[in-house]
Amino acid sequence: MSAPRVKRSAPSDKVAPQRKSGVRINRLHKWDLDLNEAKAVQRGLSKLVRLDSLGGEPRFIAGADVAVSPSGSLRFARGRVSADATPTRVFAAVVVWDAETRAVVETATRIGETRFPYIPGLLSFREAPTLLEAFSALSTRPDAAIFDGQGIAHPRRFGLACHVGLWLDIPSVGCAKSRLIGTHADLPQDRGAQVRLVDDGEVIGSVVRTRTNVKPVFVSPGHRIDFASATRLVLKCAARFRLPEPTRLADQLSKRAKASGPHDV
DNA sequence: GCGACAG
DNA sequence: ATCTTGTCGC
Repeated sequence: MSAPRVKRSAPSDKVAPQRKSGVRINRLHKWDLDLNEAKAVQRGLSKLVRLDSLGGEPRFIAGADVAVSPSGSLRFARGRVSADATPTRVFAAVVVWDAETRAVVETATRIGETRFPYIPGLLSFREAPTLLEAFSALSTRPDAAIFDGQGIAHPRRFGLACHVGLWLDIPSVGCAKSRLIGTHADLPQDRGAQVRLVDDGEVIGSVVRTRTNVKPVFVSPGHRIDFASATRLVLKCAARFRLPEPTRLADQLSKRAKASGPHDV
């Protein structure tokens, strides 16, 4: 009857597209799209974003950031994006940080290239591909990830943090250094102060002061996390500097990768 | 038509 | 984002 339980080899902790919390991405859309196709993809995938409350405190936090080589000129032609003639180098870095010991657990960098220009609102189509490759290089699966960009605080409620978070089906948070959309009230100068970021009558994130007398950051849920948890996580990781430790370290790593070796692609 | 506009 | 030196402030 009960056949000896074949001890299922622990599924590699490799970070790869998952299918949890009922979210499923049956077909991975391509990244080489034109302006309207990209927006359509965002509108469609935004419906899969879930602002669940994560169970328990995340311990291993991944920080992700990208450094790019100077991009050429972008141009549009009949609604299509005619990217630079010469692809832009993309140096993606991911740093897994242990919130308990406050130490780096693992890092991964990946060099790629893109012809998709930077267009406000379509950042993920330029950075996500290489970023996903970096995540795939990790041997451990982070409990959550913080991105250097917006989550749902986006025109179509689908910023970089949502895109990558949904793709990897991992709790994700968007922590941008500046505003993309939305309005908010002034906030106190004290660390920890926060006000809601609103767009079209709905709350899309929060403006958070991580350091006294320092410009605030824009926090918004990416996927599988609620507003309160997102803000809490950012404040927890950003106790010393303006940016959360994971993304701050990823920022340094990506820039080092760019400076030390624009080698293989 | 004129601004605004993550990185 | 990237190009860049020194400099004012906590």
